[in-house]
Amino acid sequence: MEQQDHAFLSTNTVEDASRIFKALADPTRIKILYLLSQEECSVNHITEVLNMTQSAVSHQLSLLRNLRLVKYRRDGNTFYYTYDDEHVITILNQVISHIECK
Amino acid sequence: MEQQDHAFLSTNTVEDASRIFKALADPTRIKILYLLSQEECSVNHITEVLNMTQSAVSHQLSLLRNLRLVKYRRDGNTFYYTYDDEHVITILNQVISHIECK
DNA sequence: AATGTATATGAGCATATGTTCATATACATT
DNA sequence: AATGTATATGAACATATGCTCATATACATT
Repeated sequence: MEQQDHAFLSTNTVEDASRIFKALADPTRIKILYLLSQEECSVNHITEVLNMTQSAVSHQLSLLRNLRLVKYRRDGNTFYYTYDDEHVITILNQVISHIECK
Repeated sequence: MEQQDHAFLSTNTVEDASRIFKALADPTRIKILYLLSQEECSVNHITEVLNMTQSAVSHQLSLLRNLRLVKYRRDGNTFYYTYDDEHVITILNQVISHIECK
């Protein structure tokens, strides 16, 4: 095929895809999203389960929030997070299944 | 759920998943893999279609080779690359479809 | 009002990443 | 053998990333 004959991806599409994969590329964020795929979690709960500092978890949640991959509700001082992008959770689970069945 | 009640991902699983998503997280590699999902390509062809330097393309192919996501055959001076992980191509196409149908 | 609790956020730092530039390698052609 | 062509690779550099530390914010409790 010549350059002009290609079914090109638009720059926007490539960048959007890159953003999604970047979000899933970090072990901490994989663990957070996997947790949230199972249940709604408070920040504190995530911090304890992943055995990380509150700050590190909070920074990652902030990033996932900006990408609209998670959302939260507030109850007093506690913030409960849930996932907010079904498709991204599906992709994550597909890759995990693929890896585990090898 | 308490910490001990969780269906945990093993460290290896998380790291393997992270590696796959990292591979897909860069716009250049997305474009290369998308090209290869359509046809076998020489390095030179990829370089021209993506309008990048030969060195940059070659470095990215090296990375994809190390992850066994692509393979190549040699014909004289020309190296023809093809993808080598059907599942990763499927994931890439799913994400692209998801983005484009929004 | 003062203190405590849960979370968010900014700065700083070490490491990872992607490109360029220069050069090496391997085969083809003359 | 000498030159040309296609690709690979190492070093260097700028930028991105993920964490820690310190601190801010907002609500709860006393």
